[in-house]
Amino acid sequence: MRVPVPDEAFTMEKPRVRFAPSPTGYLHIGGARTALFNWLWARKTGGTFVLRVEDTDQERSTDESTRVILDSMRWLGLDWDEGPDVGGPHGPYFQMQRLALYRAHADRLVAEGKAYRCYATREEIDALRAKLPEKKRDGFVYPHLWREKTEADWLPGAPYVIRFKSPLVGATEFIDKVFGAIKTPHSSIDDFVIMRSDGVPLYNFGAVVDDVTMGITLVARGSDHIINTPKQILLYEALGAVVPEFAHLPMMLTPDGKKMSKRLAEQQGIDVPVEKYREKGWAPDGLLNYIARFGWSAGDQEIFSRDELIAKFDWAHCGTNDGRYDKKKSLWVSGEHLKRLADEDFAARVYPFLATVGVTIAQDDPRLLPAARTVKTRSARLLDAAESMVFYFQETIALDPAAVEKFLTNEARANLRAIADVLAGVKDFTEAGIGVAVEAWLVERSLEIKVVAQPARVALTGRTASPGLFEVIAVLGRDESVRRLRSAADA
RNA sequence: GGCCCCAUCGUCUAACGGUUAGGACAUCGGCCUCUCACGUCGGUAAUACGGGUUCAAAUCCCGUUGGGGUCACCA
Repeated sequence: MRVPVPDEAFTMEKPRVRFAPSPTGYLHIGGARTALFNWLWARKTGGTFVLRVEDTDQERSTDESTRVILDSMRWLGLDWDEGPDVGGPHGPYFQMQRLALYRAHADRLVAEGKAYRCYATREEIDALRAKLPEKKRDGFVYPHLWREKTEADWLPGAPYVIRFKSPLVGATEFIDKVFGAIKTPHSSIDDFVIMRSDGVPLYNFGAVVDDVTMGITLVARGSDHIINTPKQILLYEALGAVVPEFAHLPMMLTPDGKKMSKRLAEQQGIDVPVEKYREKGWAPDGLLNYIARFGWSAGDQEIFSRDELIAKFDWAHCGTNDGRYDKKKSLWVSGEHLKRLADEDFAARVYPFLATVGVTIAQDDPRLLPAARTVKTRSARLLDAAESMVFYFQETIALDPAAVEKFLTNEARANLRAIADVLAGVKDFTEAGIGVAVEAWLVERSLEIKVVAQPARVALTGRTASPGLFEVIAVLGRDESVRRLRSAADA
């Protein structure tokens, strides 16, 4: 019997969570998931979602990348309460604008004997490592060259890094909100560098100083950061700060179970940059649904609106095992979201994609809504929907040669002319009215719709798969339908 | 290799010591049907292995195996 616990979301202090991408490319689908879980928690609890740009890797960081990532975040609707553009009381929100802060904290740690200057050069350390027998090189750790030195030993003017003086014995344990207790022996934590010789902090230090000064109460991120957590806890303690809560999320892997690098994933037909999903016509809520449901569940429910996600999200139902991206399921989820859209909304969303498949019509073209309606339940993504719609708007449709060969026989062509004549005389030119008239003609000729449907479909759409025949005719209109039928018959 | 983590259908997951191990995607078959979809009905399909603990183990413990993460003056 489960002991009822008060809903944590409503009994705790308002949490402050954050998403801290480094601007070295695009928004990774896995990063989007991390951002989503943080955002959901903030929105559910009335807490604060902070966006911070970790741009300390000057080699790879670009403004363009920052722009792309922010764009993707906005497209997903993951709005931030503090961060770039919106500002906030704990800014700046770009790490490269906070250098003095890291410097001050690092110097303080040195002054307190909790960190130290290390003048050993990289070459010097590499040489030491190279001297080791092959087998021991993997486990090589910094050999404490400068750990016990004092200010008197400093080399004025020479470059140095600042290393953290990690405890030699004991262990650090923390209770992860997803994984539970995780314990790491200090023997596996070396005197890691916290400040580079150029005065720029390294990830573990910059993140901790920022999380402390930004008042972050819960750090949720991918499980690849579990390994960093003990180091960071040591840093919080050295800084005299309150250690936040941690929640790690299992990894999203490729279909064959590998780390989702862009190259590897794309080989398996999986898109990694969020912008690709936008380009292919995912509804943002559909993508959010798929990645939320990945590693998290709420009973048997599969489809969630954004508001349901916010209402139902919790850490207790986050799983612990890494998962593999399932493209077919992701497409199904996407389709389910499109299916639930009102026809007008769906049509408006498809519209921009028509241009990308070469259809230029006005946004208020009267054919748009009825045409969109016919493909709504047949499309996984908006781009797919647009592709299924092109034949409606083409002056001259391209007839699939194989389809012509198979279906446009002489007998079929005669039928097409006859159907064209029937259509020319239909009074009630609606899907139902057209159906009645054509059925009557079929009865009169003792024909089955089976034998005339495919030829007519090819004539009207150019292809062998399309929405229902009478729907298509109704959308095309009398004149265009008759024209296409006769044109195909005479071709 | 060291350290950390993980292990239920092909895939995402439910299960809080007692269930005929449930759902979804995929797959297979039926229905619907002018094609493709949608919809609908049904089937196949899982507790990695070995030891404990317990009246009872997918569930707790140990080990094995397998997988992932991580070992930078990247993040």
